[in-house]
Amino acid sequence: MPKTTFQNLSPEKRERITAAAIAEFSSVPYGKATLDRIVDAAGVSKGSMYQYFAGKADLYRWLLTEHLPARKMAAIGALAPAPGANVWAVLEQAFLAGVRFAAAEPSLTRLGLRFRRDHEIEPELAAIRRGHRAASDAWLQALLNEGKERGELRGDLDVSMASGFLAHALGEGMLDQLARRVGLDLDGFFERPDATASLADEDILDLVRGVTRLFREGAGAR
Amino acid sequence: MPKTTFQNLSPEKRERITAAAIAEFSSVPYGKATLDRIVDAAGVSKGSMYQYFAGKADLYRWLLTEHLPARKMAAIGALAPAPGANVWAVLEQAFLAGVRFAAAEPSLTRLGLRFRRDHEIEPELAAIRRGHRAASDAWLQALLNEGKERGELRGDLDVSMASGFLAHALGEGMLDQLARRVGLDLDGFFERPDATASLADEDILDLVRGVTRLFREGAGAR
DNA sequence: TGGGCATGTGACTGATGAGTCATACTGTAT
DNA sequence: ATACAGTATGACTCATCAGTCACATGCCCA
Repeated sequence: MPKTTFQNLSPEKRERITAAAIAEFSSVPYGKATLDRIVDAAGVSKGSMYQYFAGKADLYRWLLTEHLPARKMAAIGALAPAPGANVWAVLEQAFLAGVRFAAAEPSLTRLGLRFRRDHEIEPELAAIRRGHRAASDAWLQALLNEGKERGELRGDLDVSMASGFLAHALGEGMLDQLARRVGLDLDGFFERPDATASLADEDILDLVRGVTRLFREGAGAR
Repeated sequence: MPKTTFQNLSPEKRERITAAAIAEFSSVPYGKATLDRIVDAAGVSKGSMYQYFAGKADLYRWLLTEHLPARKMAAIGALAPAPGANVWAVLEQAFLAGVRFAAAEPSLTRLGLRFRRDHEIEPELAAIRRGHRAASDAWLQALLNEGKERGELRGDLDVSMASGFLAHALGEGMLDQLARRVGLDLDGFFERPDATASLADEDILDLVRGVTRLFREGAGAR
């Protein structure tokens, strides 16, 4: 985690460093990201960087466990643990929040996506990822279980399986669809940072409803 | 692609090299894989390797576009373009084939998974991945469209969206589930190569049926 | 003014890994 | 035997990066 030196920096400088780090880590995989480039873009010397962070991994970890969650929270609020509302409404909200965040903060979204996907070794980073997964899985399972009790879901639904697939749908699948609608594949998404910006809000809603319906009613004929 | 020198090698030596390359590329991401280790494990000198392949990328590409498909084909046959059978049966077959292959050839499966996920730059490798995606997408869309015509699927199903999610379900989600059943997460899957071997065939069938049903009937109550 | 602590700096070190090259070996044809 | 092509070899070159360190440059207090 950042040293106190970093906290003492002027907000302006801190922001420059943060932005440079996000730009770097969001545009190349962790293994290819270099401190030299970050330092360069931020207009800070390398030695200084080591006054602020213990190293590359430390900076990355801070971004993922502190900075990104904070900004996400600020942008879309916490995912409340289903305050009793209808499962489908909650799901739609969640999807919607995710897609809107992706449209509003493409760099941060790319950063998070990279983290989800990059199969880097650094065991401690893998542990963080496991934590993220476990958290979102727990949230989903709780939601589905509630829905089952309220009779909104099939009584014999395998919640553990369904939550697994929903997680993928929420994470990867959704963005894939988004990207496709904008006319490029996910690889392209990484290359053209702001393509999502061109998606109108009603299109997003449309997509979200389609996905929710698929999960609710299935694809089979009546 | 491999030079003729490689074809001229004794099958035994060729196999040693191939195995070493698969072991390396399946256990670390492309960027971290080293020729030195491969060469070492295969008991071949580095110079020789450059007689066989143009370089690291060439070797990797050969594995993915020639070797892996050939072995997959040998193991499970081509995915016939739905010879007119029921959509659900075809889907189940496809899922099943995928899971069985994963159980039978864990290294090759890991190799393929890594390729799907690693967000490496090498533009030409990205192009190959795009090709793979396009092919499986085309297959799925054809299948779904047929099913729709035969009235097995909802008439108003958005085939493009559904195929996108199915692709994820077939690829990532399925393996995730598999891994979970065996009691480890996907990161673990990469670390414990043969954990899948402990899955009984009936459990696999069970899982496959569950997934198919979820996609068919949805999760909503009647 | 001077002493001392915090902060900044970038040339340097050391490690790693892709790709090269001069040299050596093997076999086959003359 | 000699010549020549094809193949094998591993020490070496060159680039890249994470992390260090000896030396500035401020900045506060006496």
